[in-house]
Amino acid sequence: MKYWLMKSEPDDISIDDLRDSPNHTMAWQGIRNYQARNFIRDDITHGDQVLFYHSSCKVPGVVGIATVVSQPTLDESAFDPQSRYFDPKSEPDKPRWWQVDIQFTAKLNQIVSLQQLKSDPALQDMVLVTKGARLSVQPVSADEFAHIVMLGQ
DNA sequence: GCCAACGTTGGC
DNA sequence: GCCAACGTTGGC
Repeated sequence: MKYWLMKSEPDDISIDDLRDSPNHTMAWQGIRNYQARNFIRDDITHGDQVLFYHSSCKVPGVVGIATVVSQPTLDESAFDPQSRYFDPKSEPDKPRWWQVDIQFTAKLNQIVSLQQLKSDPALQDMVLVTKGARLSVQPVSADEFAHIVMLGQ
């Protein structure tokens, strides 16, 4: 099993939105970054665990846990001119973008803020706290995952 | 809202 | 294939 961190702007899609979705499940669409796409297409599998991260908000940080509940599939929103995620360069016979379904697992009792993540010696190797850190889908180690869940209790 | 850091595009 | 211009991300 692998572990991931996925970012979302809570004004757009929050952990509560995920929890309140049918079957507590959402198609994670709209990834439009190649590195993140590669993780989704090539590495994520059904059953992987996800740290749900709120970005671009008052207190950015990890707020919950989700589970990957599908294999990677084509992101059809890229083909839909009505969609906000429409990408005219992704054509059905030459698809560019991929998605998975994720299901709400739990909210952390308390947010593990970016500030906390940055200052924790156990988490200095996290992708999130290194370099640009702009990846919206990024790998997390089993130790990092367990540590963050512990901090959120 | 600012802006640094990063990614993408497209002319050459 | 280089790189300048532009767009986006996301913390602050």
